[in-house]
Amino acid sequence: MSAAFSIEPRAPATAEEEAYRHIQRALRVGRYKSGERLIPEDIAAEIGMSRMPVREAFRRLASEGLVVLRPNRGCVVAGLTLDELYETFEMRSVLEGLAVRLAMPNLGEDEIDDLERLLDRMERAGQSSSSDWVIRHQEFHGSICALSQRPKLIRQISALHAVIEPYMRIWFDDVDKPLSAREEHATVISALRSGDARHAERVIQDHILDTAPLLAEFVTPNRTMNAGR
Amino acid sequence: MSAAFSIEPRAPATAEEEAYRHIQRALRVGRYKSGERLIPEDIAAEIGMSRMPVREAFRRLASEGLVVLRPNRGCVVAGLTLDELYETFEMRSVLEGLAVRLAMPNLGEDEIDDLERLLDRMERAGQSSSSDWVIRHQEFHGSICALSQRPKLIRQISALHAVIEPYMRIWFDDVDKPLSAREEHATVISALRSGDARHAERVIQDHILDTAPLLAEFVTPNRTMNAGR
DNA sequence: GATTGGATAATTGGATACAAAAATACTTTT
DNA sequence: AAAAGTATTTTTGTATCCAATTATCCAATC
Repeated sequence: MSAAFSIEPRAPATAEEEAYRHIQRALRVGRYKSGERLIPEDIAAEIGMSRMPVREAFRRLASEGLVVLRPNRGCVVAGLTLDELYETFEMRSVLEGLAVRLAMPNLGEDEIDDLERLLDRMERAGQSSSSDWVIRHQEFHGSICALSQRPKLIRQISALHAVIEPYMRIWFDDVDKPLSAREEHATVISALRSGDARHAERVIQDHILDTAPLLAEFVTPNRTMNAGR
Repeated sequence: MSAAFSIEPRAPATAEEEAYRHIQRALRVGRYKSGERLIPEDIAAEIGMSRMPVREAFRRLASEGLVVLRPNRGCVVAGLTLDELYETFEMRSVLEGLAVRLAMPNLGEDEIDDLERLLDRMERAGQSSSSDWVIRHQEFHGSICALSQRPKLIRQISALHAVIEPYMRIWFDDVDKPLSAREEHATVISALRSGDARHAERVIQDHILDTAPLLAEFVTPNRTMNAGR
């Protein structure tokens, strides 16, 4: 079973890498909340290293839009405005649309069966913990993207997922809706089964764009705290 | 006249920022060539600072795919394989397509006139230096994207342009073709004038995908030196 | 009572110093 | 003479230190 585009499994070779994963994971899980200030010394102490590798990790995270870095003002967890939330979903829609279109030639019966298994896992996970559901949901989308065999595209989509994941978690925590989610994603699978690449592209685009408004209420109304680097 | 998505004009507030711009510019201009090793101490000495801010700049550049950073092995200028070149253009096509579609409502007669002026400037620049043409070409595409008013999207497209810019330069150096280029881009403008957002989206997608094969011959055949971070 | 000014404390940015890893040159051995 | 192992040099990674910038606190003034 493919691991989709989750975090790479091999052990960190450097302290910077360790810091990067530590912070990324914390953001994923929602341990650091939007707008919160990240103090290098604290994080460094947490992992058992000095500030320097943590600082370097900040740069990478800032490039990916997960934190905001202002000169002499430190590092804060990036929050999305409403506009930015929609923008992120617009980008996801075309990029994942592309991924689906390119994945089509590599999509056989076996792959579709795998996706259906993932869908089941997603639903089961949704009954217990919202965290698990979000992870499985990522895995589902990631598995489709992985079939495109486009490393840069996959990486980019993964970065967008990382940005919206905290909001997905809050949304799912609010009320559980594994049933409607299942139907939504089942639609995607049957589009894949049709064999029509352009049609499947449109379907996943619509699926993604439909998701955005659901999360809208969990976002700072607008222009409160911008993330533009 | 809008400055498109060129480098932000304000002075660098930190040494890291200065190093980042210095290296980015050098890569743009082709002063550091693909596969070349970037020695932190040399660059630091060039700008007059220590290795540390340069290292941090490396992280950001690596996130954007401009350099490759391997643990204990230093920093080398990223080169695209043929697959990666096509992949980059595929991503550009959908992202710029999205930008054009979203720009449509903000596109009046004045904006189209501006674009036509940019097209003239591009052609004139093409007669003198290939460097200037590439810059103007960026400006043209950037101006369209800017009208979408989507900061993250614009930034992302800009990053993709930065990756392919060196190849554009080499290609244009090889033989001058400002004439065919003019026709290509004029087609885009008339699509914008049609007012049909989806049609304009398709036209720019096609325009971008048509460009990729032209640059193909200036790229390391394949799998020689990968850039996946 | 609110606001401005200044002193002090906390935090960030950058340079230097040190340790660890990799690359290189040099033997030594077969 | 080729290959392998070893020592030396170079380079990278991290920690510590110092300077510069920003935030906080308190008093003075309006």
